[in-house]
Amino acid sequence: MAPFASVSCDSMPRYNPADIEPRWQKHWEENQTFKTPEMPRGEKLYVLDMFPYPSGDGLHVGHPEGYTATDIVSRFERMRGKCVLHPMGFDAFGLPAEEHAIKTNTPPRVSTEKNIATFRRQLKMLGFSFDWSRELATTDLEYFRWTQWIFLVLFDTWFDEQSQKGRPIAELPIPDDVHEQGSEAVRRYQDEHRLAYQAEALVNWCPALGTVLANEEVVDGKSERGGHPVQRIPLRQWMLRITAYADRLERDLESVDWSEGIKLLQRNWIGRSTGAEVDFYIGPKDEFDSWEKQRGKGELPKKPGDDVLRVYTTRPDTLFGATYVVIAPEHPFVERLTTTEHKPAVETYCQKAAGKSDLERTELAKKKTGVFTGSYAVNPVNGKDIPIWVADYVLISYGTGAIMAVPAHDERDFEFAKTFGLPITAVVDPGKSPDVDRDLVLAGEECFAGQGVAVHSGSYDGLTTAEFKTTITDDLADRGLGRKAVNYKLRDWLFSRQRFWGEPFPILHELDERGEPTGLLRAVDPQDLPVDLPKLENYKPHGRPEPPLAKAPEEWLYVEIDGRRYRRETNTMPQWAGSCWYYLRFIDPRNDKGFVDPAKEKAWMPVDLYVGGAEHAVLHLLYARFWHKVLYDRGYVSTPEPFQKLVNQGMILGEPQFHVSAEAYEASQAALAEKGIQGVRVEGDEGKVSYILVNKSDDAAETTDLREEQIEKRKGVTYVAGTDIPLTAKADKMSKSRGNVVNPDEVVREYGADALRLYEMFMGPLEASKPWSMAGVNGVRNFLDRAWRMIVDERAEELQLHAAVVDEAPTEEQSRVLHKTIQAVTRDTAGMSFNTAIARMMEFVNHFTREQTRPKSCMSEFVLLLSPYAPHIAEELWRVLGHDKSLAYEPWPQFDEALARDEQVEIPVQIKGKLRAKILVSPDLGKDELEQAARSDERIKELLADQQVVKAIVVPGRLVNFVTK
RNA sequence: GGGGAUGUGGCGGAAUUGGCAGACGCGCUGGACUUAGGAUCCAGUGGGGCAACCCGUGCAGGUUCGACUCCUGUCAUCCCCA
Repeated sequence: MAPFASVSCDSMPRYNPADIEPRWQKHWEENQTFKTPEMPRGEKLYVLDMFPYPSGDGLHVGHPEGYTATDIVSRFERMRGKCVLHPMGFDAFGLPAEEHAIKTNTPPRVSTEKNIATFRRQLKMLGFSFDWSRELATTDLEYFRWTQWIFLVLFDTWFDEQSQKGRPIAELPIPDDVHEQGSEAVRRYQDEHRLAYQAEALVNWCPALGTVLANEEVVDGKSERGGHPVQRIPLRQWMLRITAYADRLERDLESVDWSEGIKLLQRNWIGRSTGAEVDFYIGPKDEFDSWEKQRGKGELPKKPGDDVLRVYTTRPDTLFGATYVVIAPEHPFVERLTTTEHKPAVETYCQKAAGKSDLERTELAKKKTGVFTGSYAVNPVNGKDIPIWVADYVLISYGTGAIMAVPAHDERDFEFAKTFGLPITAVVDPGKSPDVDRDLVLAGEECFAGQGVAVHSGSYDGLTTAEFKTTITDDLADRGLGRKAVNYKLRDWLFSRQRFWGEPFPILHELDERGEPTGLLRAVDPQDLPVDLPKLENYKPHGRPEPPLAKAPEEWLYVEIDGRRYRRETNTMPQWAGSCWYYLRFIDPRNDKGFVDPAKEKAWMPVDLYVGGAEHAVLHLLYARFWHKVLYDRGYVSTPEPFQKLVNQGMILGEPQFHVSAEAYEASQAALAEKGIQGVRVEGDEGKVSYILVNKSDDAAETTDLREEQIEKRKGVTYVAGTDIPLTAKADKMSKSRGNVVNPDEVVREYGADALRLYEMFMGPLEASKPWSMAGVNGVRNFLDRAWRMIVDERAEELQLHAAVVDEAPTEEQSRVLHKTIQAVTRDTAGMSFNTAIARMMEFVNHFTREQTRPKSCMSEFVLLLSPYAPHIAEELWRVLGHDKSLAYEPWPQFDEALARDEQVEIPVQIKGKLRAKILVSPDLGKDELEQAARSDERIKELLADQQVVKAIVVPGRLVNFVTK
């Protein structure tokens, strides 16, 4: 470690973060203080933040919250001797850069790099102890080379159901009949089984904009920009077979240290349900008997034939109540099942359904729509003919895209049946319960979706729902009509985007002599990676539902290998791709032989602490875990799970602002305008409109919140001063429109980085969402000022120690305060209760600023405690205290429990649970002595004089409670 | 509609997990110093009452010697899903 000569020292005895902070940041950088060794020395700790998307707006105050938390943990654990890996990077592919490119016709790389530079500057300004030599961006050629490589691993892997494991495609058993058809058939068979495969999927195509939109760009069936109608059209897409891993993704949640809430969120997203697949016969009527006989001989066929409609149900026990069947508008059988008579209606209906999102279609509150196909299916349990309908509340992507409708016991089916006058047969008796009207249910006039006892179900009558389910599933399986099935809400991951600014797929499409695709695929040789993005003339959409890369120059688009022509895949990967494995690359960021060196991976993985926003609780974490498991199966990583402990930071809301209801605002707009007050319209959920009151200013974009003298309180209600306009104070999410965005640059300029860090940690628990308060920042800044003055003589000309700071041994009391502080700060920091740790340090400063002599040893220990939280001021004070190297690797202070012990403690004495006195006693007084001490207290003696003590509860060191009669 | 989280002074929040409710900070009140760089220092600050005391952790019950903490119901706010 370099001596302090490199740190310039001007004589400025006042606490001046603008001077101290950049100086120490430079020192750390020049001395590579936080550079992590390639391989851990001693016990390792991998502390990771969710890396940011570098938007054009720069850092938001929400970012430093999580980053400060991990920085505190990193600095703390370094001092406790751990070898800490704490990297940072940028998730830089994505839509905004591309939109900027379209608008200005500049390559996205240019704006992306500019944004990254801003983010990097802001992050460095906050003094985080990242190992910046490991910085990466997902858009770096040398990074996405390996993203493409991992895609090829997915492409080269199939999922073996038997062993529940991903295996090389070369090991996929090929059925004989496929073999006989030749090598092309084999290749197609393999392609069907890869974890990365192609399928027709619905995309949001907006003809008016001439582009395909992401789901988040579509609102209510219209484009977010411009409000143009959006159609859902099928397009060839890349899919990742995440459903194959659904079971393991769910099961392995047990092994990680995440909050139950997040685990539940993931479980719900995976949405595992168990039920049954059942075949409903739809073939010619006169062949039913022979069909049934045929089926009875064997198992349920793997793929349903043309003569049956296969449905998935979680309630096979209600099969006797199935009075009709519904198929999704996209179901392949729709056309075949529709009779001539119903054709026009069905066609119109299906077209309309294509314009709706899944959410609109399944919305419970919405009126159910549908059309009859004219065909019937046979209910396998009672042989009855039941009508087949097409309705958009059934989704093609869930289960088999067809359901048996049991209106008596499913809300949606019930509503549908009511609307279209279909029969309702109750088959579950809910029994006596205050919550349901049993008679109405049994009469088919009310829906009951719960469990009960079977009725009208032939020989199954009397079985409970659970018994019935297993019995009938077995019976159906015996008859070859059904089988037990597990279903997931989770669907295969639609992995391609019709965008420019993403990773190109390393895939080539084979062309025939005429230049038409043969449908056969070829992976780019790993030697030839990366496949870089081409240069485009312009980035504007070209008006076809094809990706922008389709208009790349020929030299890029077409490839010839061994005399065969190929066309490159023109879709790009979604933004999630790069964030799926960045934590692995941080371990070995400059490796050009592999995505990570196996020995380093083994040494550093798993991530011990992962901190980020709850908005990524589902998708990012699920996708990353999925990739990780594939890499694990293929032997490229050593742990089944990537993130051992996960903490979600809460959201930082804006300063509370005053809201007024829409009615009140409209009525008083003129009166408010006279006072220079205007309203900012904000729309809450369910369209609830309110207005935020702000002061107008000359610059229309700059408004200020109401000042204290502009409001008044009467009888607990807040009004605009001098009016009867009622106000409510509310803290909202920060947004430009609300004018409540806090800029970290300004906070650092006004209060310093240490104050910002400390404030964000002091606000409240990390996981809670909490409102910003500039007054609060000022409060912690005050604390830093006081800590400074406790050690530094502010009135001297030169930077020197305060006269009270002396080289003396601490008094018994000083020593006790110190050891108590070390104990509490250590415990709270380790437990990530940063707010209470800071409170304890404040108490320390409050105590020692009152002391006439402040032992240097106590001051030094305190500075070490403070250093993870406010590293710049701590380094500066450490130097003032006479130390000559950075405190970053000083051993963390130790406490002595005996020294932290109070000599006397105050014990509350209660009578019948009411506090009546307090007594001062030694903390290790035994039960009997404590009771005696309580009884001999004057006040207690008096109060107990005329009462009979029934029982005395004595908790040593805690309290005494006399129960009297 | 389902799931989850939260509800404590004027405000942000503490409370060793069933043991003195309100640590710490902001704000406010009073005082000291007569001071400009976020002034500093001291004292006070949940409500009521002169007092002894009484009331207080969204609301209503319950368990317990004792409940912010556990149980039942209920209301409100926020988040996620449909």
